[in-house]
Amino acid sequence: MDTPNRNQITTPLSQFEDSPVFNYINSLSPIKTVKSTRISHTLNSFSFATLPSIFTSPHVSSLKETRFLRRHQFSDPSKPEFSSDNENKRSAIERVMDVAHNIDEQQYFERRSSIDEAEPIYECSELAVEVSRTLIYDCGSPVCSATPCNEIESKYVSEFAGTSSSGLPSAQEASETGFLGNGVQLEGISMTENNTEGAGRDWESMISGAAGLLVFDSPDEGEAFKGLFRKPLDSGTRLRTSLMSEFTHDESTQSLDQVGLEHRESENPCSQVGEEGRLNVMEATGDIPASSCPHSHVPEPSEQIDNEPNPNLHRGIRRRCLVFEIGGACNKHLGDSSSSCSSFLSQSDVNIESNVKQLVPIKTGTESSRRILPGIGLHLNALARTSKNYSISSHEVLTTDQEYLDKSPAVTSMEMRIIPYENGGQGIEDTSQASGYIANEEFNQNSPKKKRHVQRKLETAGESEGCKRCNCKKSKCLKLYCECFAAGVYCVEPCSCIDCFNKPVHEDTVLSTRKQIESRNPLAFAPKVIRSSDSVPEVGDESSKTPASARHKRGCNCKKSGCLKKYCECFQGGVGCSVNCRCEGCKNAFGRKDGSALIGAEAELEEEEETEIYEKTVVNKSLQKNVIQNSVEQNPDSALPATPLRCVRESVRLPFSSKTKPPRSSFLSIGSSSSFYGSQKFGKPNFLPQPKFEKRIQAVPEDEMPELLQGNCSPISGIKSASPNSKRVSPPHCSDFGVSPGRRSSRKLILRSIPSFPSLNPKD
DNA sequence: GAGTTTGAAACT
DNA sequence: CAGTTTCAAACTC
Repeated sequence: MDTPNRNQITTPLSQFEDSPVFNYINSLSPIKTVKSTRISHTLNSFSFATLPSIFTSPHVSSLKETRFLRRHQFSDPSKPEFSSDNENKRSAIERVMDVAHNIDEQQYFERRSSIDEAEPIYECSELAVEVSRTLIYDCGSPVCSATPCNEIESKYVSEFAGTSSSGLPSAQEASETGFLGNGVQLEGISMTENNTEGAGRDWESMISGAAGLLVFDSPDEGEAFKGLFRKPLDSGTRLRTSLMSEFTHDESTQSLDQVGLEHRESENPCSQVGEEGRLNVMEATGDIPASSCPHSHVPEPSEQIDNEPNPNLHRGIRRRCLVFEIGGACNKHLGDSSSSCSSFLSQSDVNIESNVKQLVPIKTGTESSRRILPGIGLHLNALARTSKNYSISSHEVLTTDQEYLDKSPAVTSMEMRIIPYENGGQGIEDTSQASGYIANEEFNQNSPKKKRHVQRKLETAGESEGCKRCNCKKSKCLKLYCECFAAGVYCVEPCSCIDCFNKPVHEDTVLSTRKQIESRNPLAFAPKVIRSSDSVPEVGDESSKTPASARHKRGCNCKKSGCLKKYCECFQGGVGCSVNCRCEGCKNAFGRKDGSALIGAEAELEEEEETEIYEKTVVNKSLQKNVIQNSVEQNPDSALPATPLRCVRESVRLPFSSKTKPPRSSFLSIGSSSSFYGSQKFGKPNFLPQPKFEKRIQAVPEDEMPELLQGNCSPISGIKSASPNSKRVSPPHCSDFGVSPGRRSSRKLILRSIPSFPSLNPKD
């Protein structure tokens, strides 16, 4: 099972450090142990390095990260001691890691496999979580991660508190390790602290210090990281991916199996719950990584095994999803009673048992989502997922026990939809999350009323934010008619579709169909609204008014709606009509195709008129109360709406009525969308319809890029920029984008992103 | 909630 | 590529 190295690593670090052998090793190892500092660097570099990968393909990155995460978690179980001597452990770990550097990746992998056997369960889920978290936290957006996370953590922690000692070694380890960067670590830490002190504080501090967050607990981890990172950096995404896939595959399978066993073994449901909770927290936080699969834990194992063409990629996601759901459920349950949690846990553990349903769908969903949507689709998925996650999370919370069980499948799907990165996203998401959490808390506390209330919140926030729901009857949700499919996400329970094939179970079908459509139109799944870099005027700049700043990729063809209703994609996307539009009688409030931008008094007059019309039509419905002006503000970041990591800033809610499905665009608004609108001051921000999230993705202007990177989000921000969305934005073939002169800049952006653009092939 | 309108997507 | 059909969202009642 354990390789010699492994064993060493496993041994308590504290002892290790002191041991002469350890010292000797240190002296021998070419790499000098640098403690915390070095580690932090590693992490940073890691994150940065990962960024590109992320851009390339979300999957890959996630996988890598996942792997990473797993690693440290693994170490945990074997080392209860760590908790006591965190610092010592770290140092020891670091040392070990240094030593580990020497080890080849292959070795690492081998170990990994062996370790995996020994290691239990959490890896996948945790990894996924970590990844997502990492992204989120990295983002640095305090907002997103901090608050929600804290709350969530606290909840989870509280839940865990009782069980954590036995059940969640990994979590403890993580906490001990001090893996701030990763969601897992954070969770673990928070949890741990909570148990003892109060998780929230550390969490915050950690977040603030995000840079140094990543610390590997176990030597193995370090190795793992090294291996992972090295390869990616050196070889490139592909290599990573392949490696990842391999690893994940093997490991995942093992881990899954183990997980199931462990869960069963562990009588403490809580322990699982704790982990799940973590995941949930992450998701809720907005980390979510993508895939948050609802039931990640239990189902995954079986699912992965079954599905598995690419277990790796989805693994993390799946688990997340699973975890998330579970966690959510657990949370509720916990709130209600410990027993409930246990039930959840049992479910998750057993996956197989009652959850089989969930598992299957989830698993597929997760994987499929990733696989299927590796390219553009993924971005959408991510976005959708994110939003969905939130919504889902809220759902879960709301749903609570019974509902949860019933919904579990749905939840799963939803989670699957959601992508972790999105969290990063922004205000909206955050909001949703926050709401979700709140809801959860309320829930936990109790009354059905609260639940309802929460649900409403969730619906409002979650749906509006991101969840898509379709109502397809004949397309089987395998055509672009289907919003879910078009968005690159699986259909979820809330969908009212009939004969839906857009589910994880039909992953192959979905992928093949997707490829088919993409072969026909490479940009089919790309955002429909493109924002040209030049257009990115500063906020307040009048140029922003010019509709040209953001345009619909292909333009609309409206004849009767006057481009004043959501029938019009341009209007729906919150952009003005452009030359590309073939609309008749265009009155698009965001900009008419002819002059597009209304200028001067005339423009004002027209705007007023339009505004009135708009208000009559849309505004009334949507409840002007949610004015979105703020949302409109464009931040360069907004340009990256799609980027998952992006910190959620201001969640802006578009005026759309709550009834109306929340356009996925909500995400956009979250992240980047704001930039859109903001740049274009249509003077009627209130009107702005929520653009469909996906549609909004734009190329990020070069200028903006720096900000992104710098942005609150430090490394993460960068990642965000790499977000799937951006990828989507950059289609392999930019021909479409090049249409208007104004788009040059966008084109540049696209080109940039292109490299990262994930290949359609999921396995890539 | 059912029915209508609308325009994108798909098909020919 | 244009015209037609299909489809599901958006909208209305």
